[in-house]
Amino acid sequence: MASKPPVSLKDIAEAAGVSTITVSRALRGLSLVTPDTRRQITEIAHRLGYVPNQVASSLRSRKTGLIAVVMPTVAGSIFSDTVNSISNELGKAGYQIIIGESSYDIEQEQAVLEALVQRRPDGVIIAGVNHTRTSRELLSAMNVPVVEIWDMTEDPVDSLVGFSNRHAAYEFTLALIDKGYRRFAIASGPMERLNRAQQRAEGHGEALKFKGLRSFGSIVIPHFMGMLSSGETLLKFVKDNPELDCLFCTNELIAIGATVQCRRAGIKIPDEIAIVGFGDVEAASIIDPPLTTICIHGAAMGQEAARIIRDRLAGKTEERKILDVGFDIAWRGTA
Amino acid sequence: MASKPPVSLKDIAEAAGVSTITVSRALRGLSLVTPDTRRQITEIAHRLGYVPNQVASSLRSRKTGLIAVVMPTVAGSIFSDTVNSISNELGKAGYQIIIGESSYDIEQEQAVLEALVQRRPDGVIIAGVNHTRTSRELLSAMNVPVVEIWDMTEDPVDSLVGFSNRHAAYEFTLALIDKGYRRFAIASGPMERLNRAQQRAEGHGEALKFKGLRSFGSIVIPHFMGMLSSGETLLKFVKDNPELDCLFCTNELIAIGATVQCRRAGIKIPDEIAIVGFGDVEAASIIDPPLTTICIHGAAMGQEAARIIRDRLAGKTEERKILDVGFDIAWRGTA
DNA sequence: CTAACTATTGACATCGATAACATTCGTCAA
DNA sequence: TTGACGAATGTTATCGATGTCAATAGTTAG
Repeated sequence: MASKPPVSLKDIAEAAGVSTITVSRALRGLSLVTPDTRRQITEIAHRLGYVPNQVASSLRSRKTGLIAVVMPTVAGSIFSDTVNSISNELGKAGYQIIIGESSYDIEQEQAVLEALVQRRPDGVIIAGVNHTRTSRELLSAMNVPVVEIWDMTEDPVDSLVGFSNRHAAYEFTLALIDKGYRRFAIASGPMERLNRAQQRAEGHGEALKFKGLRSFGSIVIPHFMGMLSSGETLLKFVKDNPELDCLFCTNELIAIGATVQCRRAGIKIPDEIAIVGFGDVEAASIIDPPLTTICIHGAAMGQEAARIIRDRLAGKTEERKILDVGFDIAWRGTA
Repeated sequence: MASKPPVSLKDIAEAAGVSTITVSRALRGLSLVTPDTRRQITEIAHRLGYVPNQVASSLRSRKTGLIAVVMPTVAGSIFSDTVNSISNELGKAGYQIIIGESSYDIEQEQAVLEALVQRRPDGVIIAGVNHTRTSRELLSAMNVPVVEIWDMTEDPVDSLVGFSNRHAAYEFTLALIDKGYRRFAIASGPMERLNRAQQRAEGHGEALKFKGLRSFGSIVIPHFMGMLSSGETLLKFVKDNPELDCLFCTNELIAIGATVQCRRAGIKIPDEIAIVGFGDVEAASIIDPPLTTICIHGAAMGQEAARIIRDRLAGKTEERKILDVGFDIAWRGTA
């Protein structure tokens, strides 16, 4: 464990007989150095095994090359498309992402944000538009581009790339009514989870009301313990409420769980009961029957958000934007 | 966009009439300051909206609080358990992870590593034991704890938490033969993908040989384009080779795809053909029939790796370790 | 009463890079 | 010939914190 002292610009400068700033310029490719000098410096740097210290660079230049990404969770499949496309899009431009998990809780989100901010990210992408007052202040005070995603509002902190959860649920419900379904119950994941599930429920309710229908019940999975486990709860609910003809799930994973468990219990889907989800994760299309659901453009949101950040940091655009990526209905086998 | 200058320790020091170092100590909770002084400093810091600059702190203290995590991909479900458990376990100790994707390629891995190293992470967790020479040198030269995971070898760079892919495939194959299967074909994802798939194939082959059986064919999905798409290719393969009684997939996702597509095509599983996977992602248990597969302890590996890093950084242990987390066979519906 | 000690606080250097400004030198137009 | 100019390089200050060692004040023992 000899642990030789790390090589710095200074060491290279001494070896090359030039000043540190020349080395810095040479290695950054700043076209301010003679090709010959650069070649020599590069060679020495390589020989000494030089590894640039981005920490020092960040401190001085006030650019960390980090983008903070705050999502409710990255554990499941729901947000992973978004995170991946952010990472890919920003990676192209040389940025690294640092992820924080808000666990569907704005207090937790604030805590995460407070930790991330200390690393002085060059930009922030954050899920949702509902934050604590302190979080909003923090985001504004950072003086870096901020993009909220996965939701819609009139007054974002800065830019916004999302869709209206309420509107999607509303339209989806109307379409289901058009298809002939009348006796809906609504199933949700933990309701305290920000207010996206809440908005979906409201959109659903408004559509029912608009069509003069009443709800035939609702059930909440208070603690999400996996798809199959939630599915068992929902199977019981479905059995207990035989009058239902459609289970409207505001959460994709519980919809998948419900479908799998109902099918295993021998319930015919969609003849005995239709089940629909919200989100379209990959697993939705491999179950039997494949899930009819709202297709959220998670990857597109990530990509657009990343682009906005990238362009803002490159000085290309300075305007804040609001972008609605909409949604699609994926009609498959469960409704 | 007024962009006030950021608040630093100095500003607080001036406002409180003390030196910056005292502020630093107070805010770090170093028990070297009078409770009264601390209270006052904390109050002022809060009032000024002070946000500690971890970049500066990292530079001076040579501790970034970052752990680099290098995985083949984080896009799918395969490695996400591992990454999540790493993140959770390290999060408890106040560390943040920065992720790099090697895309199943050791040259790419090296490139990613070279980028990550510049951020001076306090530790590295990296999938696989096969790296370029330069990567290995880089890892050693960093003088931070390194844990390789998801594989097994005699001479890790530093510590290792994994399992033997070869051995798992070997044992699994033997167990399948015990169950009565005799006419195997092997299906793999892209083979250039490091050598884990290769090792699995070898373990499978050795078991066949040991039992005096021959292979009835093999197929490679050269470019993975999703579960269902791979499944179509495998369905065709299965139809073309009606003598097979078991399709041994070295990749979980293609096993799922094959199962789904075969079932949709009306092929009886496992009666007409058995299909097995390798990895046990969550989707494996929701398909019909649920997939019989090797259960890899991805979360356990992540957690153990994170613990090793954490303990090493806390000075608790200094020994390098090799830990084999083994594997389980999950007998479900497809074999 | 003084030495010895502990508890607090401070001064200064430093981590490794880069921004800002300065300098040198050769070239070329006036 | 001179001065303006641009290319290449250098000098110095600085980013914002913390490690190290020094200093001050208050307390206790002898």
